[in-house]
Parts: sequence; C-alpha cells; structure tokens
Amino acid sequence: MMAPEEVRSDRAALERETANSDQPAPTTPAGAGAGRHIPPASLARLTIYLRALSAMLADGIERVSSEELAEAAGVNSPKLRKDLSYLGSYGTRGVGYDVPYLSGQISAALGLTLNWRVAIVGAGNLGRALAGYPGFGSRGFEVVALFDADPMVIGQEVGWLRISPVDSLEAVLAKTGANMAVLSVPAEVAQDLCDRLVESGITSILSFAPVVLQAPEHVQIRKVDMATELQILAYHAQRSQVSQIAARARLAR
Amino acid sequence: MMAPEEVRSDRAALERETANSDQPAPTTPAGAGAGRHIPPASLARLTIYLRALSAMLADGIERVSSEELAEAAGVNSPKLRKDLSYLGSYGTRGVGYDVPYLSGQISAALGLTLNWRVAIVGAGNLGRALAGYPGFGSRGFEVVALFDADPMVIGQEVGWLRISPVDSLEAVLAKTGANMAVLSVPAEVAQDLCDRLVESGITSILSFAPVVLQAPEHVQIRKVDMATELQILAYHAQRSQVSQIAARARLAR
DNA sequence: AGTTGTGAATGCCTTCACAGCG
DNA sequence: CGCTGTGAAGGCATTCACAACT
Repeated sequence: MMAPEEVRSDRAALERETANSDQPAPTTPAGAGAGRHIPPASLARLTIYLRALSAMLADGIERVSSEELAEAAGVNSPKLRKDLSYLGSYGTRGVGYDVPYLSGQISAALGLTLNWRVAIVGAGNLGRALAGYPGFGSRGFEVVALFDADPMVIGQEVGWLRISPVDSLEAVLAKTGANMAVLSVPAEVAQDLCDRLVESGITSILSFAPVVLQAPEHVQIRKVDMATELQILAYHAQRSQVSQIAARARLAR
Repeated sequence: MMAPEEVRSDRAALERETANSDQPAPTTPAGAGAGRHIPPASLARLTIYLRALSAMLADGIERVSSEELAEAAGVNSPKLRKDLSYLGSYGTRGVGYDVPYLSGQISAALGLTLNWRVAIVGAGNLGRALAGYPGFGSRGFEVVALFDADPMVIGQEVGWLRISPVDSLEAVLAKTGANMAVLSVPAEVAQDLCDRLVESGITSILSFAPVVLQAPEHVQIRKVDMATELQILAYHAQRSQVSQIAARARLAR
C-alpha cells in the first residue's frame, strides 16, 4: 500500500509518511460477531490514536479536532474520522472530540477494559525487555508469569516477577490465570511451546520467533519479525540507491 | 485484509491462518524506480519464503513446488506464485523451483546481497537482544555499533561489540560506515535520536519506540510496536469472548 | 461558521481458474 | 500430464467531497 514510483503519480504518499504498522492479521475467532467489525487496518491505527490521546490526557488537554489528532498520529484527518466512525459517533460537530471520553471509548472497543494476564515464555534479553516494558504494565496488560528453560536463570527476579521453569508451564499458567502469552524463545522450540500454550487453553499468542507457527483456527497468533523488518528496509534502501546511481549515470551522459 | 466475521462468508480465512505480518509501509524514496515494484504485502511475504528456502537449503533439499513452499510459509500456493511473479519467472513448469537459485534471486531482489551495516541505538535489554539476534548476523546484516547513554553500561562488551556513548553517535556512525539504524530507546528520547541519525545521513530506521516519529520523506522508517500487537490480540480475544457469552445466553434461553 | 460523519468513487491486493510450457 | 505464470474478477482500504449537526 505505498509503492509510489517515478512512474506513478502517487501524491498520497506524502501523507503516509511515517505512518505504518498493521498486519494482514490472522484468522478471526471462529464464531465471533458481537458488535461492529473493525477493519484490521483501522484497528492497528486505533491503538496509535489511543496512545496519542493518552499523551494528551496526561498533558491535561481536553478537546481535540480530527485534524490535530490525525497530525499526532501521523495520518490524515479523513482517514482518522473514518476509523473512528467504525466505533460510533463520539465527536461533536463543529467542536471536536472530548479527549477523556474518546479515549475511554476506544479502550472499551479494543477490549482493554478487561483484565489481560500475560505470560512471557522465554526470559532471554527479549523476554526481560518485554517484562519490563512500560507499555504493558499500563493499559490493561499485566505480566503474571515469566518462564525459561535455563536452570541458571530460573528463580531469578525480574522486576516483581520470579522466573519459573518451563517444565511447570501448564501449572503456572493455570495458577496465574494467564489468558495471553508472548513467545520470546529460539525458533527451534517455538512450535513445541506454542502447542503447549494452546493445550493449556491460551488462545492469544504474540510470537517473536522467526518461524511460521501452526495452531488451531481458534487461536490468534500475531508475529513480530525483526529480520523481516530489516529486510524490508533493505529493499527500499537498495532501490533508492540503485535509482541514485541511475540518476548519476544519466547526468554523466 | 482479513476481517472474517460470522456475517461474512469468508472461507478464505482458513488459509490465512498464522500468516500475518506486513505493514502499510512508509513512503518510498523520492525518485525510486529501478526494476519492478514489489507490492508491500508481497514484499513482507517474500522474506518469509526466503527463510523457508534457507531452511530447505540447510536440509539439502534442491527442489520445491509452489505448493510445498507455500505450506512451509503458511500461505496458499496461488498467492505464493503471484508473489514470485513480481520478481520474474524463476520456476520450471511441470517441475517446481530450484531451491538455491530461487533463494539467490529473492535475496538479490530484496537487496540482501549488499553490505548492510546496522547501528543499534539503545543498549537496554531490547538493544542487547537485537545485538545478539542470530537472524541479523546472518543474511547480510552486520551490527557495527551499539550505543547507550548510561555511563554504567558504556564500555561494556556485548558479543563482539563494545557499547559506545551516544554522545559520540555521529562520529561512530561515520567511522563504522553504518547505513541503517535500529532505535531501541525510551519513547521520550526517540525523536531526538531519530533526528540525529537522519542528520548523520542514515535513511533507514527501524524503531521500537512507541511514538510516531517525524522524519524527512526520503527517510524510511518502520516501526515495531509491541503494545499495538497485544492490543490487537486483546481486541480479537474480547470479541470471541463476547460471542461465546452471547452463544451461552442463546442456549440458556 | 466550523467540524464531524459518511456515501461514492478509485485503486490496490487477493483470489481463482486456466492458459502456457516443460 | 504437471506445475508454473498470469489475466480477470471480486473484495478491502483509502480518498474525497459534502451533507449533517452544533
């Protein structure tokens, strides 16, 4: 959704700028269907709006126009209004949006008012980074367990948590009432742990392992792949490099 | 790109399964235009195919059909063939694809044959995790610098690298010839460091900071946002939860 | 007067079926 | 005969302009 090329008269590219981040998204839970559906692309942006609103809330700002909020989120205002319209009509025409109210409505729509209990599987640098991630503790996500297989790190304390042995995965998941999991383990063991998580009733998994995970349809899996991200950057960088060389060649002629 | 809902007769959802990961993608470098454009969605998947091919290469497998490769990548075969067709015709009809050859062609198309030198800014747990990430060292990405602001960690060794002070960012970037950067710093300082990177001539940035970064159009920024990912999972989980309750209510009636 | 909410149009991505080759 | 490559059709997402409301 962005390949502006010299051939193409893609003016819209200007507005997209730094705005990115969405995913084709995995399968929607089998029989889902309460309330309105939010298109996946909009869903991803709603989380950005929410963050911008939270910052405004902290600054004591009470009202925003779609124009201002869009600017803060790095999108254009019609897109923002369209996105918000999937939730309902929470603005006031001629005025704008009430920051605390809109913030609350988006949170509710995203399900952030529920009690999400996250288990992190894999306590390497990545797992520890996640356990200490401030964006988790806030906004409804509570890290309730942290696992590792290495006897040397089991028992260590990370923040308020003590690292549990993966051997006791099932028991600790049940005891802590975890309803989401993050996989930050080596690729080789990711599928096995994924299976165990699913077996334990976890239906929402965020994986950082660079492998394609197989899971039943009712399980939501999202993947963050850092190698993929760098490769995409490399592709674009290479293209502009090549085109620069081509431009120089044209000049030289 | 996937909102399968109970209302919708979306059978295709079954095939998408765990297949996710793409981004709307930022702006393409101003005057780009060498060779064919790869649609962003395809681009993201190509990196997955490449990984699958690498695994096959390691296993000594020499030929794959689109069906097999698609299965390994978690997509359906027509989609895979369409994606590959953006690069050219590298298969043999009636036979399949030559693994080493296709692998090389994809690598070349993605620009992975070039020498990418990555600077990691922020040596917290996340930065260290990235510095040690096996997926980087391989496949054309070399981590050449690691920065931090904390005097306590400056000078520490992480793998083969010594942590440099951010104060010397510009100098070290120049000395190491870095041409890509990863931002793994707190949100508050991300924009400032982004500016400094851009000022130093870096045009490809991968950011983990949960903020919208502003940068000139010619700079490619991709963002990985872990909070967003969890929130998207929460949304889906909430929906299936709600629909389950609704189902139970219908049963009770 | 000012700003939101949305229908209609456009364009991109995906899907499918089959034509094209080996 | 088998499998790849692709044109055509359908479905989302985005854009735009303006109607609706305060």
